[in-house]
Amino acid sequence: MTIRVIIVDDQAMVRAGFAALLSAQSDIDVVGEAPDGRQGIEVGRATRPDVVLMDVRMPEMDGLAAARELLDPPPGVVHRPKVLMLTTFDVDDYVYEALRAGASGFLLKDAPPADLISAVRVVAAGEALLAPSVTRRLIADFARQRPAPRKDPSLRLNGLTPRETEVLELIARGLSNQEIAARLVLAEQTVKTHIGRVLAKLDLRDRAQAVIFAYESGLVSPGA
Amino acid sequence: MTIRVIIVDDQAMVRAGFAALLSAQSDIDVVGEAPDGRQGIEVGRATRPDVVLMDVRMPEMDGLAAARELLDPPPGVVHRPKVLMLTTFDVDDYVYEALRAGASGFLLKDAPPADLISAVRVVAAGEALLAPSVTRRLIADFARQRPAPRKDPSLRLNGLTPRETEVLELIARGLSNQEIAARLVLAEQTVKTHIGRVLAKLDLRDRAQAVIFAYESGLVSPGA
DNA sequence: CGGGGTGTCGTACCTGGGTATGAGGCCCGG
DNA sequence: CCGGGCCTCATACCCAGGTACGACACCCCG
Repeated sequence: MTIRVIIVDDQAMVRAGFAALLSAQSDIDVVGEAPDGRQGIEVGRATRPDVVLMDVRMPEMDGLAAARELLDPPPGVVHRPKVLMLTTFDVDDYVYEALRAGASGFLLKDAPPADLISAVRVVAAGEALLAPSVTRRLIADFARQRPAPRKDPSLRLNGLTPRETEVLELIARGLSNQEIAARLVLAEQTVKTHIGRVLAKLDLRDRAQAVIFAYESGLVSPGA
Repeated sequence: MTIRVIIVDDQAMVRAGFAALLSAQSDIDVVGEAPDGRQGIEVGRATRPDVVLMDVRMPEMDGLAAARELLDPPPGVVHRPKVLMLTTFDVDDYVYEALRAGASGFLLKDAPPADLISAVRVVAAGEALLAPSVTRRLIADFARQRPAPRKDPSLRLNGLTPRETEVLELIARGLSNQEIAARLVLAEQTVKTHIGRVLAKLDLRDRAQAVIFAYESGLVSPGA
């Protein structure tokens, strides 16, 4: 199975270069090109590539918007290519936007040609790949935001019994004591007892603070 | 400047293989080896390498603990090598632990030899590099946790007046009505009025649900 | 100028939620 | 078999928080 690729970049020379480079590979076919995001989407819909090489900065419609459109297509469109973002300059803030949108990778154009080729293969295989500098930033970001599942709360979470944890989670879902009791088939007073212990153990004042704790400790997460 | 590397792995053959591979590079010197984490730390302190290749699973002291020790040394030890984690099997949960601890990379041992070599160079340069499957997971994780500031609630948030939003945020920080009143220099009753309106507008029952809304809408975020 | 939105506060009421104390049953490990 | 942790529930008390109704002062816009 050859890998079907399209190249979206506003510079014709860049497109030609990449196309030549990739076409030379026996397992890669360049099946289309486009000079801006809008046309990139059209070509993407028409040729149904496995991988889209997408420049970030482009006239008409930037790579980010185009990537979003391809990765989260309107109803009726079933094709969902992998998107590999490319940028000339060092990592701009678009990186995070692109990754959020579901891009499979992010490379600098000054990377060795071999990297681009292997990146296409990696992405086509469903894996992901980033430029080293991007990787570093992502890791740093990752480590910064979760310096060990909150040493503070999370460790203290271990002090909770299973039942208490269960109750805490329901609190964090917005249930009243009555509803929790019903859900767990308990007397309301029992729920109160559990909550009392949770608040005491975690040094919290009320259920509102308990909700905060649940989110901060990762017991529950936004969007879950 | 040659890159000084040590190899920590419990399998002698693996060490020998990597050493041979890396030593063949003119810009890389293998200056030490160790069969377990404990000795790895000793060798690391003694030889002061630029990069430590560290197997994850090892007897005596696993790679994770050893990496942590090297990356966050006790007072008095100034040397801080880069750590590149290696694992035989597919990505275990240790990945996140390693990245949190400050590792610069994570590779599978079945990666092409060229990858290992370039990885060492990348890491030595202060950048980072991950196995594609790890990258994919990290990106997925990243995208999952910040799927672009919530559209739904966020829109409803627009129905709130500035003051109401302000009060909501303080609720989400765990403050009591009294504390909010003090903070905003208001009568407690005024705070209650605002809260009442917030709850009505957002169709919430109590401040606990308000906290949930604040997190889900992105008004406040974990770790912020 | 008149009205609507916002912000402020008062009085009054009621209940859900948190606290205190005690107690019975279950199960595990020493 | 006994002690301790966990889960369960009851009775009783108190108050922060939420609701209802009304009021006054701005400010801006039609």
